Amino acid sequence: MSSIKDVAKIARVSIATVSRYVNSPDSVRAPTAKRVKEAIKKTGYETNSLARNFRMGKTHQIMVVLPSIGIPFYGPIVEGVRKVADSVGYHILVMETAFNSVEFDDFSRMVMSKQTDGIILLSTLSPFKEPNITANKSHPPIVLGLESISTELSHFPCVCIDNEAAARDATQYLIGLGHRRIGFLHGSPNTGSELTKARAVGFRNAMAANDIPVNEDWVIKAPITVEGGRQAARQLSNMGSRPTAIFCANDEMALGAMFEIKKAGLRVPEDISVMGFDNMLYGEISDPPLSTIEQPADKIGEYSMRRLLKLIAGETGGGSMEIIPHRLIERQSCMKPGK
Amino acid sequence: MSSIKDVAKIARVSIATVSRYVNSPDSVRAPTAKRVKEAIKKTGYETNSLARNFRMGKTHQIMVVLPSIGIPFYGPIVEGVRKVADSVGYHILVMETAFNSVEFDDFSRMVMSKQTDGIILLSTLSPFKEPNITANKSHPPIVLGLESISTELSHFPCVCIDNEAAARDATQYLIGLGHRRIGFLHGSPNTGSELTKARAVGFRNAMAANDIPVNEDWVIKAPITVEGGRQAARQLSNMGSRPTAIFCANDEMALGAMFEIKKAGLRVPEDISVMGFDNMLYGEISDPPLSTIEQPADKIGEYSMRRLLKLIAGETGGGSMEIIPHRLIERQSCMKPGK
DNA sequence: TTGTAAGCGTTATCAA
DNA sequence: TTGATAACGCTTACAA
Repeated sequence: MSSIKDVAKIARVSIATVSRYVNSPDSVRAPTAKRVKEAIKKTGYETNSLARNFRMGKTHQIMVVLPSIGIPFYGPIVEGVRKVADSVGYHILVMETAFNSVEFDDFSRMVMSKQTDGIILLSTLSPFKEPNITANKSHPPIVLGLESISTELSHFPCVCIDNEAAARDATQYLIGLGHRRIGFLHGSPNTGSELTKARAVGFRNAMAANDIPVNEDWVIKAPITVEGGRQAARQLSNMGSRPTAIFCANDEMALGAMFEIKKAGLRVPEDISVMGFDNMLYGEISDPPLSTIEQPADKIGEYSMRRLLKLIAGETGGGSMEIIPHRLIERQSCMKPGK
Repeated sequence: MSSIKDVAKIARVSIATVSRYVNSPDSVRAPTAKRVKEAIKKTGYETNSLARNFRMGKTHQIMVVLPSIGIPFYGPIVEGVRKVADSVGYHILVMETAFNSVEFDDFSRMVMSKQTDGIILLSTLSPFKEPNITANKSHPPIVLGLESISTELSHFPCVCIDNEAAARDATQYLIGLGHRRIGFLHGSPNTGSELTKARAVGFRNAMAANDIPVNEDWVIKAPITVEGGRQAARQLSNMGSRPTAIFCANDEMALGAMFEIKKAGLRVPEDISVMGFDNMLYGEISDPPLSTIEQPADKIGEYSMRRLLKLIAGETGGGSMEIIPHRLIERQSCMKPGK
């Protein structure tokens, strides 16, 4: 493995000149440049980015934290992050929390020990150990994508839709269809309760605004996964008194729920309307296609990354929140109640 | 940001001792250790991994290359990789090819420039520029997960199922059900033709073994995505003469195809049986649930990472192939042909 | 425009 | 068991 020294020797210049040629070719005279260029080619020299990173104190890597790779909804978000990252020479380090309550400190340490220049958090860490952050005084550059998570963390910049309003819209849509018996499939405490808390608030607010009491039997906590949706729907199907519509904290739950509802011999939407949240790929081709709330995932990724770059560049500007507009997508999983 | 020097000063030891304490606490005497420990606490010292990586010549990072984050099938694979990686202190850098034909050199360079210690390739890069690899003589540590891609690359270790045999099994299953008119949804040239070439071979071999001619009208090339499956199925639905069963190069295509088949007013499996490949999450809850070939994704991830670690550790052992057993999963998307 | 040389924070070698 | 010190490969004042 040849280093800058080898190139310098062959090109009969100093290592400084090689470095200059590599980083700003225009700052060396043409004939010198030519010699260096040839020497680089000859040696097959490749900048040692370990040394470079060390010297510069930066990795040009950012970390994206998400529950798990392979969740369709995160695809477009990361795509958005990547688009921006690519354009400025940043690489993406993906960390999965695997739905576990990973300590915030573990991630924070990665930045503190210089392994990444910043973090985009697309996943709730619970419990989110706030004390340690303020204790450290200076937090790492960090942006919250998707959710503002908890009010104590409002000093982190955040790029997300207005989850509460979106959930209200979804619920209002069901109410507008004529539903009064509406259930809510909720994130369970350890896997997204924070993440979907705002959505629960929106649900309850919409119900209250229409003077409809919430039947707590129909508010079911389960993991915000396909499996969670299936569990919840099985419970629901077995009840003597069932809702005519359910609003799910996310599309995965909704898809899982639809499957179990149909399996129990009930029809969607004739017997139970199902409303999702997120608009992920598989909701569009489910049977029936899933009505849902669209989060513009790519934009969220893009804006999050831009925001992070500013933080890395040293810009302050605490808990500013960037609200991205959402949209209700009407497909065929919801209809008027009754037959 | 305090460095090893600050700690040394406060603990009244040399920086060497601090380093020793950090890396093997047992090699320093208890009283010294105590002083160092306290000094570390006091200063909030955190090893600068940039410096450490530089000195050691390793990043303790490996790169996983895949088409795109958010493809459900890759979730469990990466999960498997991560499990092993975590256990040895490695981090995962995820690179997306975004279904594009990214140059192999770009990835290779990342290893060459020391940004990652090795690569797990879960995605075809086409065209895969073989010449440059052999030219470099020493390739980076690299393991092919999922597919052996092309024969010229057989010198890379590979962890995968026997795709050809699996595709034969799937086709034989349809034939066993009584089908003779069988179509095949194929990866298109730029998005997985290599990846699924072995599956195509398996399909044709099974047909030939049963003396069933392949109707080339029913062999459709499209991207191995939901959208690709939809395109192909639309073509198929419009044909005067249709197959009674289709075998799809992967589950995503199958799901997309089922959607369009049903949309065209045909029934699955009564009018057309649909067979998938991969066994990803959403096939289990589709309507009807998708019959498919299971690849043990987590194992593939795990074994790939283990293999890579050995390569990084300097073990040679060229193009050895590790075959993981596959399994046919019978659900409800396939039945006897005719009515 | 180019060269000299300092220094980034570690780990590792060698003495003490 | 500990300390002094070289070395890793690069960037960047500063000097020439």
